[in-house]
Amino acid sequence: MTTTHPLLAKLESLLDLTEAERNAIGQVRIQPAEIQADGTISREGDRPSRSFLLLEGMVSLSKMAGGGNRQIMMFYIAGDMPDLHSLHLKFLDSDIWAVTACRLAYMPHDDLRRLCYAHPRIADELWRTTLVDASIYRESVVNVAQRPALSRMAHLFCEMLLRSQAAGLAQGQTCPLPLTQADLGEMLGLSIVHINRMLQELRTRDLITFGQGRLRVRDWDALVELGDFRADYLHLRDR
Amino acid sequence: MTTTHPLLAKLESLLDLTEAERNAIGQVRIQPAEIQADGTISREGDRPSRSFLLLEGMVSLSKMAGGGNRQIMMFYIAGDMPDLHSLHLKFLDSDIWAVTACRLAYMPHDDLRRLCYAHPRIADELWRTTLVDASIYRESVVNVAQRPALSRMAHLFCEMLLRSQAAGLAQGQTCPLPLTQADLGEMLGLSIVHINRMLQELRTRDLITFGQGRLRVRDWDALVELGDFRADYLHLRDR
DNA sequence: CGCCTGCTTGACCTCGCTCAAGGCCCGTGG
DNA sequence: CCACGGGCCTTGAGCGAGGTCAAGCAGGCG
Repeated sequence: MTTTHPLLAKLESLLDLTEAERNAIGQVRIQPAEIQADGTISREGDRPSRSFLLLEGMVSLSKMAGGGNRQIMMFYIAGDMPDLHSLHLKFLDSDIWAVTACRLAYMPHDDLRRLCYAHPRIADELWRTTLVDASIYRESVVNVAQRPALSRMAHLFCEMLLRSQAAGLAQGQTCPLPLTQADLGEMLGLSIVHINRMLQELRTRDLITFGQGRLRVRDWDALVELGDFRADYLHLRDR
Repeated sequence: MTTTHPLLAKLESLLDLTEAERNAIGQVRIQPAEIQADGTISREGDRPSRSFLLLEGMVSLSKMAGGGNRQIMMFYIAGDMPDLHSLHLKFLDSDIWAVTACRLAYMPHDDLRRLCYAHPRIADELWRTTLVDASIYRESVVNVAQRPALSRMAHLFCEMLLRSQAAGLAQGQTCPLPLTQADLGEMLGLSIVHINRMLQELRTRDLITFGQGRLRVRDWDALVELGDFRADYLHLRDR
């Protein structure tokens, strides 16, 4: 890895930065951290004074529902900032934990705020990433409320592949997806048993292979069709 | 009604504004609009150049799913800015329409951006409202994915009452809720038939009355319990 | 070797859906 | 004035997607 400031690397991929902006980003202090698989990063009710950029690994954002069931709202991948919203919300309303071993780069809220105040284009870009997250949540509501299990799963796989590709983490139609069937169940609101059967269905239809921490999409068009997937909500082509 | 600038009224309720901030807000141009009940405000794919503050009425944000079913993601009430996210997302990923007759105050994106650049505290506050929306979407995922129909409905009613109270639209435990059973079904991902039966159940348990465009909560504690409702995700007490 | 985590399979059950019909209220036209 | 139509709400009957329970299997690790 290079020694580049991680936030600089991220923003540079989104924006043409001026020299002044680059310098200001360089001023943001970085506190590196490593978390092992299954480790807690923060909890509902926490009042963080910093946010982190995920450098490596997979992180998930979830809540406990009444019955003791966990609902996962999002899987975050390298390059994402899963708790950026804590910059303006005083406490967290969700749990954040490491699905796999992770490397994080924490950045103090004070520094981020200073950066935003001095460089509105950067503020807008960070704001925008939280808006894309919101859009993904909206689509999740549709996914879980409207689509049958098989379609729901297909939709998730489409999304994860596309986001991985956009983040430069995929190789062709293959991307890291280090999830257990239980994880998928908690994301999709389905029982493990049913996840298992739906996965088999996707496999026998020859749409995907999934296992050993990887997803390979064998028939993208069919998966898109089955998952009722339209990528616009990811706002990848916006700029 | 006074002749106060509507955005000023909104922000003043959230922030102690300086004179300079007040003046800057006053510079934001307002284009009033009236929409009749059931009217379309904007559509998925639109590229708005302005956002609006809802002055009166109820607006909903929804998407069409594959099967031709509509999924409503949020009901917005007076004081909300349902398409504020279009300030930074080039096109809309959802439909926005008027549930009831509405009065809107449109504000050009250019003006809003200028305001945000000059007054970062206001930018933060607007950013924050979009983050609260995102938090509500997250809770919606939990609601739809995890809770049984009756509980889901109870949760929605808790949320609508609390948000109405916070917006000053409620009288005691009563608030406007001008929804048909079909609307509720599209919000909760349930069939009309089932909505009807669940409503009856809530009524016979004496938890609520609902009809003529109003919701009255007769037993708040029981409704909260049934709906597995914890209000923290609304971030009302944050400040 | 034995345990634990994750995957798989079968049997049964239930929540919520669909289909179908009927009732109520209100606005419109004859 | 009444007839008709269209929203919206209500009720009953049957069905199916997905849940629960229970058991067994495979592989990695102490």
